Amino acid sequence: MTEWAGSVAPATGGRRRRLPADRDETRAARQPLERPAPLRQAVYDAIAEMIINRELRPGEHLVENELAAQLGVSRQPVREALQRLQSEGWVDLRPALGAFVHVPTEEEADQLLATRTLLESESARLAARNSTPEQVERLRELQRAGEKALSDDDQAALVAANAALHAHVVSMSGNKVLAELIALVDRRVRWYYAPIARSRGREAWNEHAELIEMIASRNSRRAGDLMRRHTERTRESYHQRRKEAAEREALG
Amino acid sequence: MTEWAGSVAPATGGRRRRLPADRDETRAARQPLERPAPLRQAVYDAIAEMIINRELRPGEHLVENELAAQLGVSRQPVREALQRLQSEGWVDLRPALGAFVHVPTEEEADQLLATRTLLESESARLAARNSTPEQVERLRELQRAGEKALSDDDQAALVAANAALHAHVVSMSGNKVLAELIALVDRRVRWYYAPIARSRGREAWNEHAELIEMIASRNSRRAGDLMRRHTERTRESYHQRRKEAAEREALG
DNA sequence: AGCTGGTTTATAGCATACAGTCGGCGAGAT
DNA sequence: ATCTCGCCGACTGTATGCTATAAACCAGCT
Repeated sequence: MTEWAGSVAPATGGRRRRLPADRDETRAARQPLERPAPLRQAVYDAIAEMIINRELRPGEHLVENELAAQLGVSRQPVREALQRLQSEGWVDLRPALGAFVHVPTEEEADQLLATRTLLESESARLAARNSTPEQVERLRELQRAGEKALSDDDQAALVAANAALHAHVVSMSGNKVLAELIALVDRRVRWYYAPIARSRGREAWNEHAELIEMIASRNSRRAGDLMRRHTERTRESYHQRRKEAAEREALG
Repeated sequence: MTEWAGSVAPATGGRRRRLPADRDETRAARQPLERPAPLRQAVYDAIAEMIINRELRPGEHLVENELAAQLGVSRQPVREALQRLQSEGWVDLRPALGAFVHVPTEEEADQLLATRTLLESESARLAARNSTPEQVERLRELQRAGEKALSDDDQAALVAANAALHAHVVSMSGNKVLAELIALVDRRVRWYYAPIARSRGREAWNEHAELIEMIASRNSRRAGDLMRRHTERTRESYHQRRKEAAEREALG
């Protein structure tokens, strides 16, 4: 290994990318400029999806070579994707053993749901504080989409509308950090929830309607409370269905 | 590229690691068994530390080769560490350009602090619900350590005691998911906060003392409220000091 | 002088190669 | 037969090599 002192500038002699701060801002501010996403991104998405819809089951050992071959890439992008998957709670990386799909526990599910309640109710509270008519109109649109899916008994559309509605409330909160955390938690909640439950249906959408009215009238306190109760009921429903599933299995 | 259909078992023919679930649990349950941490972990820690204490400044371009050489490893572990650093908000990875130290903004700092308030107050509330005398005693110990550091005017010890106290409250909450999120947020808060402020000192520790009493008496509601106010004041102090710093800069 | 195009080169992304480690299996001992 | 020890293969962890790309440079033009 070369023996540079830690602090010595490595004297690459070459040119070095300018810092973003150095950018000449007098030019037309160039937008983020869509660059081709690296392979590892696609790999990440692919693996996450496989985990979510149970093609890869909890506890399963993810062998890098297999994933690489399956996806038609080398091990490198796979390993990088696994890093991200770990820090987002999808897999556990055990030194020298490799990656294992995270095994959900009852305890963790409950804590995720509790945390979700906290985060979502705060986002509703913030959303109500400065809601604009346009934003509220968008919420009502999503509500109508949900109602329609409900009467059509279209589960997929129902789930989509539900996610979109919650996501819009979150974005209305204006707090991006909060939004990030919610995205993280919600995705895992859905993973836990998926195998045992359909969405709560009619009841949930009545609660949505109420919530939207509170947001529209900028009643932040009640909006927050409603969202808390709404997500609490989801949590109860989770435990209920979970218990039923356990009983079915016991009989089974 | 080999042409397996996606779903076909790749028929490695070889043996495959047993799933953790398969383990023979009749034998003495083996503890996690400390394995040597991979290099990437050390690399992650090293880079994170450099970012936190400003050896790597916001916006700076992290060149993989340089980091690898500096740390005496190859590029591979560096790349993997950068993946994790990205998903935890320390660096931004731009396709084909590489890693740049995340540039903190005023807005983000405020949102981080607001989110921290939410999470910490919830953890205090939960901690108070089922506090045991032993846990409370530990809190009092940490409080005494803080008071001592205060009278000794020992900044480092003060910061350490403060972190330890908050961490213990979080662990008392019993919600690991919440704890994870707090760890994530707090670490970034400290990063933003560090360059412009020392801890609030005497005032903060008085608030701690009050909080501990509420936790001891299992008054979850007031414990939560106190923590909220406590972190809110930290937030105000942040903005105050930030403004002062900006003014100094304008003059200087 | 300032813009504009091609050229150069540092550097990220990906693939491949190598080495160390862990777990299972079987041969030999008891 | 059961237990122990060492071998063996699979797999991870790490290093290195190759390629594509994007930014800085520079020459020539306006």
